[in-house]
Amino acid sequence: MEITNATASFAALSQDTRLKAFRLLVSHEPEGLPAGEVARQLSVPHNTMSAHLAVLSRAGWVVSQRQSRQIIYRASLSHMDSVIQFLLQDCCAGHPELCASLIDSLSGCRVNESAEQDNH
Amino acid sequence: MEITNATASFAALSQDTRLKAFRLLVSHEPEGLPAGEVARQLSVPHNTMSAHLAVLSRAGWVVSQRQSRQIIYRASLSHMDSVIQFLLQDCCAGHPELCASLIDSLSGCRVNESAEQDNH
DNA sequence: AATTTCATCCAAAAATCATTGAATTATTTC
DNA sequence: GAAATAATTCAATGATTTTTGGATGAAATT
Repeated sequence: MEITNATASFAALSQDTRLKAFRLLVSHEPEGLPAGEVARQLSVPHNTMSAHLAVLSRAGWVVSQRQSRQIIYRASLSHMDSVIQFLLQDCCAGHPELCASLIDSLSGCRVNESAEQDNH
Repeated sequence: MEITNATASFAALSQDTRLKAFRLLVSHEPEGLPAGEVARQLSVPHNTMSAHLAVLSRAGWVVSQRQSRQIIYRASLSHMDSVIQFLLQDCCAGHPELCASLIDSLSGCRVNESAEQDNH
């Protein structure tokens, strides 16, 4: 990821409604949500939400796909990966020892046996 | 980390000069750099840089400490950790299996034996 | 083909942010 | 204590972003 994409990515999440929308979409992975549903759940007018989703999309945080009359938005976890990599890269490159504890703390979320149990 | 701090954090890195300044400071951990030196290295007027450093500081990305006439700025790696945790948390909470590959790819930077060798 | 539904695009007003000359504060040196 | 150095604060201007009413587009239904 280049610095221009990075600033655009951070700009996209620097607005309350957009950050909430992205998080909502992350929590609805991998099915996604139609634009109108995102607007409804966040109590934002359709056209306002549409503009925000366009910003998120241009930055790469979300992808969309028309499904009949609706446009389904999904969070792009691979973009999230790229942005985090970008943040870590200088740290890793110069001083991996400084980065180690940081990366260790991220490993807290791991797929473990109990994660298989769903309440259905 | 709360959502208000998160938007402020992303806003802080959403500007070219500030993102460059932060990265410069990361690459100068743990010694840090005086404000004027950051301005000089990025070819930005002192007062402009000062305003940007204030934004980074308010958001938590950097910390400062006066040292005689200079004010030394340092990147806050723990803040970086918090922000990354914030991004990952929804992903981890709901669908750890989706997060797994993402976290694996982040583990690329690890302290290994060859990292000990410095060229001095 | 007219109507309904879901969504985006357009354009203009309001709000926020970036930049920088000049003034100010803090510290050291002579 | 005056001069020099490092940095911040102030204030004003210019630029960008956010918001939303209304128009338009795309697909389904009748």
